[in-house]
Amino acid sequence: MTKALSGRQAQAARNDEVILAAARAVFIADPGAPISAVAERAGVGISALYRRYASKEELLRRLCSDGLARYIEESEKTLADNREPWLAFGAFLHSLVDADTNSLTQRLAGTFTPTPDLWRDAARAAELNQAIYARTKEYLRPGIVVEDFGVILEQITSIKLGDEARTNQLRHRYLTLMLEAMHRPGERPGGGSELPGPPPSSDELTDRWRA
Amino acid sequence: MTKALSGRQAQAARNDEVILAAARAVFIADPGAPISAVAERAGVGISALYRRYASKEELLRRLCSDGLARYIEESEKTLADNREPWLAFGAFLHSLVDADTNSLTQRLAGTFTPTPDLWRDAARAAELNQAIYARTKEYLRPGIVVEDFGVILEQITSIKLGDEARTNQLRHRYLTLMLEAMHRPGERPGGGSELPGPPPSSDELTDRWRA
DNA sequence: GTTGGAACAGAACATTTCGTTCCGTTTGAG
DNA sequence: CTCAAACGGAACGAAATGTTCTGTTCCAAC
Repeated sequence: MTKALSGRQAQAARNDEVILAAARAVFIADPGAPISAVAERAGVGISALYRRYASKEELLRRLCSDGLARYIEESEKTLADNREPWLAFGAFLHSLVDADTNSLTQRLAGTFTPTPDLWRDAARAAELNQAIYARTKEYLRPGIVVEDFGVILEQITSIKLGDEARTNQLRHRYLTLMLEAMHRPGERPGGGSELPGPPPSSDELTDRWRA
Repeated sequence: MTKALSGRQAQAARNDEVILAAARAVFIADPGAPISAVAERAGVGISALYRRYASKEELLRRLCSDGLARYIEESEKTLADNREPWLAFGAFLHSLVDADTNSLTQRLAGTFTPTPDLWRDAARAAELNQAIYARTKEYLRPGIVVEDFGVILEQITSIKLGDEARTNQLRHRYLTLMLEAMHRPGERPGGGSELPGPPPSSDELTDRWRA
């Protein structure tokens, strides 16, 4: 289909990626989708899936792991970004919306049992997140905590309207709004009222990986 | 159990409300929940459900209808609110978060076929929504359209963390943030950057009632 | 006290969904 | 030509779930 890497092994190599891409698309659209939907979308039979992954769980773990890796990658890229911190922070969140890492990590959590590797990656991600928070803190509105990031991203990525492109567009729209709300207000008088209730805690967030 | 309205008919009358309350709680927590979960939560048998509703769909329609009614009620209350429009608007959205009307209307849509009555109520709700928008427009940040309300509420109510009380608390937290972002910025220099992409349209929203 | 029927609990049933296995076929390398 | 990797998709079995059905309870009218 794509190129002339002749041979059955070439097709297999191509299928590796085709299947992963299909799985990403399908499970992002519907985390509870059946595995047959992945095969259909990839244009392969079911056995092509089971040749690569021993079970549905294993496929989901792979997707989650890839998502986490992507998240970590974007985080490191952000920490290496020498532009103004607030600008870099905004670009960071927008890139996470584009990559839709939340749908691959948080939303898939609970549908499978995490491996130690996953826990390690998650810890690493939290670490980087904290570093970004520390660097951005002085620009953030007082009262915003690092745990807010995840919850806000989750809200944003809960939006689903129209096709994929339109959904993405709208997510950026509301992220833009949210980013302004997260920014430390200037000396304007009315801005920055007290946020009600305690902020989300780290424990509350990680608890969902067990449910 | 509760009071001394003796007789089997009294129990039946009480069950009417118990069942509805249970159904609300169950389907808000999980729109795809089995009907047996409702019976369990209500502490009744399954036949107590089927005595009142001919099918699961009918129960869902009832919940949706009640949710819409509640939405309309809050809208009218808001239009009759003589306080400063922005204050009334904020109270409006907060009350909708408390009532969780979105989970009963939007999120249940698509799981059943709407009746003409439902369409009428939905049209009425949209009308009132428009009236509230008109009254609040001058306080809103330019670029915000009436269709934003629904999408924003949907984001907010997508939050689910901890028990019901905690979830509600966090929803109000992020609604507070969002409300500030929706407010027309003062004369501050940096505020109010352009929102990317076209806003959600009315058609996009109603299309989901058919899917 | 008797009894008819409304109301109910929950087992039983039929259907659907879905993960997984299995069998027969294709295909390309040696 | 041959063999096995790779594959397509039907088949299978388990689980979930909407609905129906059976037997039981309990109030109210006579």
